[in-house]
Amino acid sequence: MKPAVTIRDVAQAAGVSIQTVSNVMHGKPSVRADLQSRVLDVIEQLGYYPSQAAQGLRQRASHTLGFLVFDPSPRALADPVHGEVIAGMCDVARTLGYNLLVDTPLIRPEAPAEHFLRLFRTRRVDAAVITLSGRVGGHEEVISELIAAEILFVLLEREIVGDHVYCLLGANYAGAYQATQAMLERGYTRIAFIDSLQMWPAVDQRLHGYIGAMEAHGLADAVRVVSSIDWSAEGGAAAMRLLLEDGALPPPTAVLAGNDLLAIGAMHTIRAAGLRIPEDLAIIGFDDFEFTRYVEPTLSTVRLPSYDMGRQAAQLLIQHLRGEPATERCFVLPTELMLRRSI
Amino acid sequence: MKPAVTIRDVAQAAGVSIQTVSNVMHGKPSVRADLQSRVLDVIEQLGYYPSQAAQGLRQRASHTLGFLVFDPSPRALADPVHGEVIAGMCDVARTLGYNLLVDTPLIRPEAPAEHFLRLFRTRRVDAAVITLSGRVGGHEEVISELIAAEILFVLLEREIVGDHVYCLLGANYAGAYQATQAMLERGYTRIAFIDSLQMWPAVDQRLHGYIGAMEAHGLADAVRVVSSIDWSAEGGAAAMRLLLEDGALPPPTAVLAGNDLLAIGAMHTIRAAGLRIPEDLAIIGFDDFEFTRYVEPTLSTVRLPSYDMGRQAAQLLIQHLRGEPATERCFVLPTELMLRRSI
DNA sequence: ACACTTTCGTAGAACGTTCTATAGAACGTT
DNA sequence: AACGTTCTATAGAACGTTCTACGAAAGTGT
Repeated sequence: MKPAVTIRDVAQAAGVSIQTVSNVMHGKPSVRADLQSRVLDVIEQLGYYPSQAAQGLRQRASHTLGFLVFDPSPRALADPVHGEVIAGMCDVARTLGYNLLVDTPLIRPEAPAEHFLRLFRTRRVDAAVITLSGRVGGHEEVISELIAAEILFVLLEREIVGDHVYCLLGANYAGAYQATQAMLERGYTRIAFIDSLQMWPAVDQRLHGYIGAMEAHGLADAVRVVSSIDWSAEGGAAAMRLLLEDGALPPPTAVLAGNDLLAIGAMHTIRAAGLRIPEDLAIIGFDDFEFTRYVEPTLSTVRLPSYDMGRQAAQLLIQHLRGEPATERCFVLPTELMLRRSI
Repeated sequence: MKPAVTIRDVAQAAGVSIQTVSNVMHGKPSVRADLQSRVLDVIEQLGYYPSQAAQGLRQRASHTLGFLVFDPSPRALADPVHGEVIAGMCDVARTLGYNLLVDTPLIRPEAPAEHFLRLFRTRRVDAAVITLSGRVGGHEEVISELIAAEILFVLLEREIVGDHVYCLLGANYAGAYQATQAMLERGYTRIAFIDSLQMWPAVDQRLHGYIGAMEAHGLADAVRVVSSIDWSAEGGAAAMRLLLEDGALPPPTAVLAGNDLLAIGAMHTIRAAGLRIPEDLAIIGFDDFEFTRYVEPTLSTVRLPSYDMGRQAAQLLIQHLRGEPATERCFVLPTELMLRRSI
């Protein structure tokens, strides 16, 4: 790396003061046109780029957003949903002059949010999007630690209130309602829901959306919920077996699964039982994982607006940092029912 | 955000000089034990965190690595392979005291690498992993721009040489060789390869690995390659139709696909033709996309060590930054043949 | 012609850290 | 007692920018 060109070099070469160069860089109007173009020429010619560290030190801002996943497992960041959020944040951040830093924590049980807080305290990030993974507990402590630190952040898929906190939710209730309704409109009435015992607020909403739609159609008695032990395909397969082999009740004719993994597991069970999809048993998943487009039959699912969440989160944070906080603190983003062949 | 605690506050409260606090923070041995513990207590009590900007300014280093995807399309970062690399880099970076910044470029045709170079010039990143996407051209110019800038980076899946450049390659040749051999060992001899017209050096290696294995088994005459128009499942389906409907040659009994998307498309064609997998036609893909585990039958594939690539790349860069450059500049990481049900 | 604002530009301090140079002890050696 | 050597701690400069305060020039209204 060559020695860096500083603002001083530019000022000297252009025969103006340092401050004038700074003003030109920031597009301040108080610079005569001829000086401005002369300075710009010198900047271009010398290849001057302002030092991020010096700017950050002086302005007490790093112009960097964080995307932080509260999940210490090694591949946590590789989750496809996170990828979408990252992409959305990055796009918005770039156009608004911000950068994006991603991290997952090193968790000390007595201070779970410490690692994230350090990023704020050292001013590596000005604000962040934080998402809590289902794979690790201690969420309540983390949230209260973060709020107590008076830090600016967006929490995904969790409804909380706080002075410097926004929350962005997928329309899980409405999405499940819509999916259930789509099944009802096609004449299915014995519709079951596959839930998971691993708690996850967003999926709670899905369950209630399903129940709401059933009740709205006078089918409150037909509500049938079975829980998988976790979020895996195996769990979904086992849950589906429970539904098919229940001696007391006839098997459902349609299933709404809490997410796509549960759905794909259920599909295997359905096929193994010699039933056809969707003729004998229709199924809709949740999350729009990539594989839904490639399985046979293609899996209908409720798509969450992860990319848009990333975009909106970045926008909210940057606007807040610029002194224009939004009036709303909590936003619900619409889901999209992706109708494929499994219904 | 509360007013930040500075090193000065700590020094004053502990009754020592600023430099001594700095030495304690960096674990320098030249501090008496009693002073050290007193300073540490004050740091803990006051909640002191050193300013990243001030450190960066003084040390001329941001202690940040970049993961840069040369692909301006909005969802470029959401690619699952990128997610794995990010996760690997993040894990290593964190344990070595570095942070991870991700970005995709805003491309000006006359200076395609400009956006990335700015990240280095402004010292937002000290070094980066750069990966070129197949969806956009101009790679040669970008690479030469980056090298000319004397920047420290790791390039993924591209073999280049340069003073401050490392390259990390998946063992595409060996992986394809191994996959082909696995088919040959099971008695398949009429093995075809589905390539793509969209150039991609890594896949070129896969093609040659396939050819190499065929030749090594005296089957040079049986080599049969058909090219998809792109990397999509539709392209793979079309290519497979060409193989099945070729009047001059009998259809292959096994297929190695340049990647999993081509493979899944081919699988649809195979099934549509009334053939069974793997009884009538075996198939192996490349890349180990998530969906390979959920399609029917599960798709055997060659897994690239993306996560490990991320880890090793971060390690190489940080060691280089610390003044211990590796002797090798180019590393080939082993692939893993994931045998599932499609063979 | 006068004071009065507006426009344009400058010098110097400040941001919070680490690096350089140096000085006082403490220690063993001559 | 004088002399290097090592250990510990300090003061002050430096990193590259932006902010504050102010001065000079130029445009207004009486």
